[in-house]
Amino acid sequence: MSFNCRFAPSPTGPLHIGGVRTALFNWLLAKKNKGKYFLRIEDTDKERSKDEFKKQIISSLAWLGVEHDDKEYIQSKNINKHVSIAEELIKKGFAYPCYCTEKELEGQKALAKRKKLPFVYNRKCRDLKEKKDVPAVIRFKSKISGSTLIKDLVQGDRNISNSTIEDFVILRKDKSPTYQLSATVDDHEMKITHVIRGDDHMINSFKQKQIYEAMKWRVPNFAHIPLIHSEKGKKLSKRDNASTLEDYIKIGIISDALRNYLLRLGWSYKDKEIFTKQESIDLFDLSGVGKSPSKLDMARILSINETYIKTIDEKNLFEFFKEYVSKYKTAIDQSKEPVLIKSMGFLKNKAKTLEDVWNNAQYIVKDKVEIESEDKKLIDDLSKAIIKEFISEYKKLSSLSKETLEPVIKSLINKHKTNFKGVGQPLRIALVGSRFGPGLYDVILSLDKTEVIKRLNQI
RNA sequence: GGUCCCAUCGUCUAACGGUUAGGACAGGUGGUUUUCAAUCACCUAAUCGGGGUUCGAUUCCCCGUGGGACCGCCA
Repeated sequence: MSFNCRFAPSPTGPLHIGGVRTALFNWLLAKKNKGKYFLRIEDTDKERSKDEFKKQIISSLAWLGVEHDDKEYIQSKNINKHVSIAEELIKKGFAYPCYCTEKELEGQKALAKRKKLPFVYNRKCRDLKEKKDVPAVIRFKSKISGSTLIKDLVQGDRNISNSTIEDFVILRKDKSPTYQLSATVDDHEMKITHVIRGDDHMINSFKQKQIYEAMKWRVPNFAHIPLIHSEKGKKLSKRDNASTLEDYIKIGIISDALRNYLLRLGWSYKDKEIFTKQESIDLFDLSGVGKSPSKLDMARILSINETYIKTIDEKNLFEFFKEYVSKYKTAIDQSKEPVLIKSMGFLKNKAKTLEDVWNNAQYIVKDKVEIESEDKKLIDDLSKAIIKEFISEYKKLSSLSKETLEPVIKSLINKHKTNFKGVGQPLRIALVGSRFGPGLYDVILSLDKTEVIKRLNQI
């Protein structure tokens, strides 16, 4: 059996973190089964679809490493086909023109609401004999009796009474196809075998199943995954902060880490927490997906990101870092690259994000040290004397290493009857511009000798 | 309001009739330390409530309760 999956976002806004996870699950299922994963841009809402969002969606997914097979499908290019299927459905008696005006329907809806009754279109035009020569929408003739069953790969058997499914619109008044029609036709044409989408699409699957059956098409497998909730416990909306991929990228989350986090949100494999890309493909299975929604947890994202930053080798980390910095901070000066690569090993130690690495690296990136006033106060006369003494000893050193520096520091500590802090703090402030920062030996060794002396002399 | 769904530590989840209910994140305490971190050790913390079924229920059934999704000529 072949596996064809797809992710079908509409380009009406920036890619949503929930959508990203849906894409990931589709991709994973396809890859695991040696099938294909397609990306289809559902741009049939002409008003709201924007090219910039389309581009953003594609680049976000690429950033995550969820690469689609083939070129992305653009739904609007297939509109003629969608319309022709609508016409076929009319001919076969599965669809009909509806002349009810929007005003009429709104009135009915308001009435239903007032009476606290469920609103379903009253099928007024369903059996109209004569055709009118006025603009009409085309509605699908939904089953009235019986019930429809969907064997959902995540939710299990789902059964609803057909009477609750209204005669939904498949062609708008302007003859453009709606989502229900377009998605069904495209999924059929693309030979999609497995549709993984958010729980909020459950009803749509019941509607679409009727279209498949009317056309005598093979119905794909459905898997409705629970939605991701905001911290408030509601469906994630664009208004929730940190809900788009971009929000995570710009604070310096690494793609592998976010992919791993999303993978574990709603899915699990025993007690395993960290999955390489390959492991996730090998181990992924729809049976491991839970049914209840999960909340976004920033602390967890940061924690996973931290383990990735610490685990990946320094060369790779630098590549991530460089890319991140050039996009969201200031591009790295070529001349600084070797030092930074060499220093990744300790710059990453205190970092949960690439932004943290960037902050740690400021003393290398910037040529001039600016000392914060809080820290400047900590430099007293004794500190200045210690710095001076350190400079003269430091100058004498023929080779620089932790082993050669340590005795110098130690002797200063002894001489001034102080502790490491007494000597280390003024030196760090002079070199880094802050009493916080990487380990002192790392700092001294990462900077050129002349640079060290220059910075120390400025105190 | 109607239809459908969900329910284990604060959070993500494991245990698919038999475990002292496990792990991870967060939180707490202590050790180490070169600031901030990191790290190590330990600790706190959950089966929503009530009925069944069963020798035995987190697990199966029913009823409550709580939460969610959908109810567009959006997708």
